[in-house]
Amino acid sequence: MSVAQTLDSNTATPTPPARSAGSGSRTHKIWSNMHDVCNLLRIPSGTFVGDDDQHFQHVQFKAGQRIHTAGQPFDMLYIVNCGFLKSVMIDEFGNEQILSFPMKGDLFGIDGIHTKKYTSEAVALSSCDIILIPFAKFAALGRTNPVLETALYGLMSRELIREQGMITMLGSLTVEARVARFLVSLSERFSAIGYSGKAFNLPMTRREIGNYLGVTLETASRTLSAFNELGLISVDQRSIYIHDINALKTLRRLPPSRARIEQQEKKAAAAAASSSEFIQVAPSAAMREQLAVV
Amino acid sequence: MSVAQTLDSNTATPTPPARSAGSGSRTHKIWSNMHDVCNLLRIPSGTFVGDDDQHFQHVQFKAGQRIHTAGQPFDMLYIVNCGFLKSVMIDEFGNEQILSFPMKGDLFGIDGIHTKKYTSEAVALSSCDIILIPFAKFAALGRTNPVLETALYGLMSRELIREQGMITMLGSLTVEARVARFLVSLSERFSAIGYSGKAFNLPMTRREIGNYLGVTLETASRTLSAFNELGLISVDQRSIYIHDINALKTLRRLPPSRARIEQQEKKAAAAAASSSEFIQVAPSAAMREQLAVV
DNA sequence: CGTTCGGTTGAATGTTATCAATCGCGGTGG
DNA sequence: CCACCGCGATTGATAACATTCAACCGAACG
Repeated sequence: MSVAQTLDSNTATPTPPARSAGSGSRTHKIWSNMHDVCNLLRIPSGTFVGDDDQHFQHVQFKAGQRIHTAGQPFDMLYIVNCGFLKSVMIDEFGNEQILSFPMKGDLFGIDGIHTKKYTSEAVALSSCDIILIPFAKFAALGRTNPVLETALYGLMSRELIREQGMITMLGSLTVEARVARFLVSLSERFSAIGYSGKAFNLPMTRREIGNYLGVTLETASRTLSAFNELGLISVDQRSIYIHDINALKTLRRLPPSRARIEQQEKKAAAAAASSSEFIQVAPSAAMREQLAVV
Repeated sequence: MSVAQTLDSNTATPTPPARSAGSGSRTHKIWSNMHDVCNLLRIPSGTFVGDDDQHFQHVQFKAGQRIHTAGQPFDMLYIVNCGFLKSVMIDEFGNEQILSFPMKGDLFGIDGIHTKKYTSEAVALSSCDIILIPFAKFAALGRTNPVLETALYGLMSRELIREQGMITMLGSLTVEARVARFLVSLSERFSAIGYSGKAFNLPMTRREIGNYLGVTLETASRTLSAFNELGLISVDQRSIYIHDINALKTLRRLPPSRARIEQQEKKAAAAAASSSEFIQVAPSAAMREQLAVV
């Protein structure tokens, strides 16, 4: 049930200066070429004519470190080679809003292009290996390489669509549906990068989940517990096991709380009646039928 | 108090086929050159070397007509020359979410770049004059013209940032703050395109406002009424007059409903005591002080 | 002149935030 | 080694809030 990712504690080094290229003790500094980068980004890569002498630097970050901060001059895009991060926007009132959780293969830093300053900050949630992509260099390559240019426009457009989906989620889905969708999305992304899509550890806290989904940490926690009760998932602290991903995909809202309470009372009564019997491990199909999928 | 924009009824011609270039009776078909386009988009325009033979076609739409629909093959970007529209995303459950209200100078259709199909649809809220920008042509021009290329990346990045702001708004602001921000944003955009920022008509219905802000139409209506009560704005149907834009800018939440009710009772009592007196036209400063700006 | 649509408002209901208490784990320091 | 934090997570009780259902009004349109 446990999973590949090992998370450093978030308590270490709250906010060290960013971009310290050769900082760590053993800096397994690596360089990636264009081919690696295209593979990571899932760009057709195709035939790069003689551009293979282009190299891009890797940098390591520990949990809690910032890759870039809001307002910092923009010159780089970043690609995650491994590890987990959060991208956070801070509005004029100081409200923090998590915009995404970049992981392997994800590009971030795009928001800096317009004003030449990053408008968000990126923070490592675990140990991370990040590839630096100087934007000017990348754009120049695109000018002579139509495939790359198209890919770059496509990546920006894709990010735009992702955010539109985020807006739609926040604007029109119930909390349950948002949490369900969040789990499905994580599952699919883990699968895509070679981890298990059924059993994984959450790289983020309940507070971060809640912030991302536009609710409080308590509501996020309760919703996960509710899914657990219904047998859709098993959750224990950070570890998740997904039992019924289809239910999560189609879930729109949980049965009204009154019905849920009655359901629980029934369960409690049944448990009391047969007190010496097995604990119900896998929840009944009947309970799952309670899901409204209107 | 009424304003320049005149709105056609939304009832006319629900969904006629899009892109009928020479449809209307008097087709005031115009062509724009690169210079006009750059002015509209607020691109430095600068010195376009001999590219001034590039021309872009205008098309007119009436209220209710679609400019493009979700799933339609992508080949164009669109720039609003005049009129008001809404951009709507429809998710897999059929939920509609309004993503933006494009108006003069705004670019839309960017979401089609990635998958070569539009993922959203754009609908005219009033009579509109739209400029067609073939994306391939624009990208090709960018390849030989660094200023234009930078501008195009910048526009996409700007749109990304706008949507991030939208996410932050939906995720972390109260309903009151969202409506306030919506009004401020409209005001600033109207000012930017030469209309009054204090007195204007809303181009959209309460339902559309509510949808955009992630609440029901009733809540949107009530919130506008509350602002009216507090004297921040005057609202009557579609017409808006902004009395205190600073209050709207800094507003985070209204006083708790109990305090508001007591306030109203006080007002009612005062009105009853001096029943034959003037109706209180401009609300008291005391009432406005009730705004929590923590 | 009736019908439809957009808008407003009230009352009841359901949902979420807030406040608070508890638990368990991992680290630190005595 | 163990006691003692501090933090993340869970859960309960209450208050605040938004939605829903419903009624009503007025303007636009056929």
